[in-house]
Amino acid sequence: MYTCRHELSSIPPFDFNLSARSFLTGDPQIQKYKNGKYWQIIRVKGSLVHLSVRALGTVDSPLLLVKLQSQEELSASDQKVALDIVHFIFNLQLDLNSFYEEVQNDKILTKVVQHLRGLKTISTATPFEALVLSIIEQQISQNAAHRIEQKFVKQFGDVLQIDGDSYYAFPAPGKLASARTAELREFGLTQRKAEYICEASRKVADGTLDFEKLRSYDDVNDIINELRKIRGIGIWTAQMTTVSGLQRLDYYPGGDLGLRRVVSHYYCRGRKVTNHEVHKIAEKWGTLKGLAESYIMAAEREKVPV
DNA sequence: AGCCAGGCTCTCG
DNA sequence: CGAGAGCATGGC
Repeated sequence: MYTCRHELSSIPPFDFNLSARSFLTGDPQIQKYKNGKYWQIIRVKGSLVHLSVRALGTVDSPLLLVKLQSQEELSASDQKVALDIVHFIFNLQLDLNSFYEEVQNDKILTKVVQHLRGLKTISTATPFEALVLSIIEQQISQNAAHRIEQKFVKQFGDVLQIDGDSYYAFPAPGKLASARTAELREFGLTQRKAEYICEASRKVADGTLDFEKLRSYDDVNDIINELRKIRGIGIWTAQMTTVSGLQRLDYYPGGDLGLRRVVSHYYCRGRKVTNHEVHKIAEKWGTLKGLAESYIMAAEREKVPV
């Protein structure tokens, strides 16, 4: 077992604990934030690495302590790859200040960002992971989805033993591409969702769906439209994948029941709103509407008063 | 108990 | 075409 430690800085402001808190319900063998520490398994050039992160600095002078543990010693370039993944997961290069300035003509969002100053979006380590999770999360409640995801990752993901404990990495595309839909259904997926996941995994495994290509697109709508060509991926799933897998925060929110509920709470005193109304309201959210969406959603979770 | 939950496709009319 | 059934699970 090899261990190494690094320090990483972030563009301020960044509140690590506030940002990582969304993983409260995580499975400790897969991905978890607890008592100021976040951990998960990542893949670095085919080998599994246990990653744990905690905050050392302050919101205005953020510093992360990153610990990497693996079976084989990591070369300097492997360590660099691992740190790049940490950088990506926590969106360390995101400059929130320009976002905060942009939302100033929306009174409600202005109040929300004051409460949640330093909140950054947390991403999956890979876009593939975001895609598969979004499919699983379609329509059902978060709790139901998390239960299915946990059983799913433990069945298909690779395992790494650390100090006698087992940890699971998210399954590789090839693994899911060769799985039978019947195997996926055992974990509570519908027949349809099992098919979507197998088919999409095959496209990723054989290169038909190339996330690196999508990453290079200037217009986020091109990414979303490309994803929507895949069976099982509608507007919601494409947006979820884009925001949490590719960290594109500049799309126009729409089609999300959860967002409608929270917007109705914060903007309309609980009166139900349509997607069209959400669109009208989101016009004042500046260019990073996906980020604004995650702030509004987090406001409910963090109980920011109306 | 039964209905809904951060959808999507397919099938009818 | 547009509306609506069907899906699987957990929580209330």
